[in-house]
Formats: sequence, structure tokens, C-alpha cells
Amino acid sequence: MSKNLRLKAARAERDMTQQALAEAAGVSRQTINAIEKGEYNPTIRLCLTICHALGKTLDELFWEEKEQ
Amino acid sequence: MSKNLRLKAARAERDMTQQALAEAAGVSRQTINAIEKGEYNPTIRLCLTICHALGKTLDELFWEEKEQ
DNA sequence: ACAGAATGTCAAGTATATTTTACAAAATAT
DNA sequence: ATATTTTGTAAAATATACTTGACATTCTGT
Repeated sequence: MSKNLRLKAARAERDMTQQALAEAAGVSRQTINAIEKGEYNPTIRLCLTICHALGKTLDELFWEEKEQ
Repeated sequence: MSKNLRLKAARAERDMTQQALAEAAGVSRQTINAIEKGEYNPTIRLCLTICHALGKTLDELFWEEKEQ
């Protein structure tokens, strides 16, 4: 998995820290950090919560074309 | 969580059984069944694989408006 | 009515997402 | 320069996604 720079950018756009987004989403800061770093694979429900918190859609933040 | 009828419909549109989609996505049939029944909360990576297999986007199959 | 395929469901196990605590590095402001 | 905030990272524990196997039910065709 590669870094999620779209998430980082959307967060910046709203001037939210990882901490603030974590609180808005009800998860730990490390979870947000790990998602941005591409270190794992959140559940769709968490993705949806993050999208709602940032005013973005799944496709905007999490879509990836089939690789290869 | 509520049933994912969009997933069921997209699968029907492609004339794929749960078994066939499970194989295409590399998971068990029960996992596909549980997702359609709304019994759980797949990872984003699995959602992406399912989308690719069915030729749909995340927003088409998994988007939900904020409830409440 | 019957056979076979597809779907629904359950229980026990395994893999992995997420938490907590803690500290180090980097960025930002004073 | 130095204090403060923000971000990166790690290890151990916990919650939960997902598997396997098995059986019951519903659907589809003949």
C-alpha cells in the first residue's frame, strides 16, 4: 500500500491535525497516521466516517485503479 | 449496518454468483454473503477488489450519507 | 416432484485492524 | 535558540475481519 496523500491534503484543506481528525472519527491518532502512511487497510466504515469529517467522498479519498 | 443491495445488484448485472465473486476477490463465499447481508464491515482493500471485479467505483457500491 | 445450484447461517479458529503507552524527530512559532 | 505542537514510529494488548467446515433453506430448471 502506498501513502494516502489525498487524505493528508484534504485534512490540510480543512486545517485539521491528525489528532483532530482522529477525534472527529473516533479513532486514535496513530490510526490516522498509519492510514496516511499507507501502513494499513482501514475498514470501509472508518473510511466513510473520515470522508464525512472531511467533506469528501470515498472515490475522492480512497479510490485506486486496479494495479498492473 | 444495512444490507448492501447495490452490491447484490451489481453482481446480478454481471451474472456472477457469490461464489464466483468470492473467487474473483480472493475471499470466502461467506465473506461476500456477510457483506451483502450488511453483517460486517469489510476493509477498504477488499472493497476496492470487489469494485474492480464488478466494474464499479467505491461511491457506486459503498458510499453512504452521514446518518442522523 | 425432484435434483442441483445458490444463498443463508452458525460456531470455532486465525489474521489483522485498532488501541494504548511511550518516546523521538520534525515542523512552527515566539 | 528554545519552547510547543505536530508527526513518525514501536511494542504489547484487544477487538474484529475473515476463514473453514458444515448444514439448512430457497431458487431454478427439467
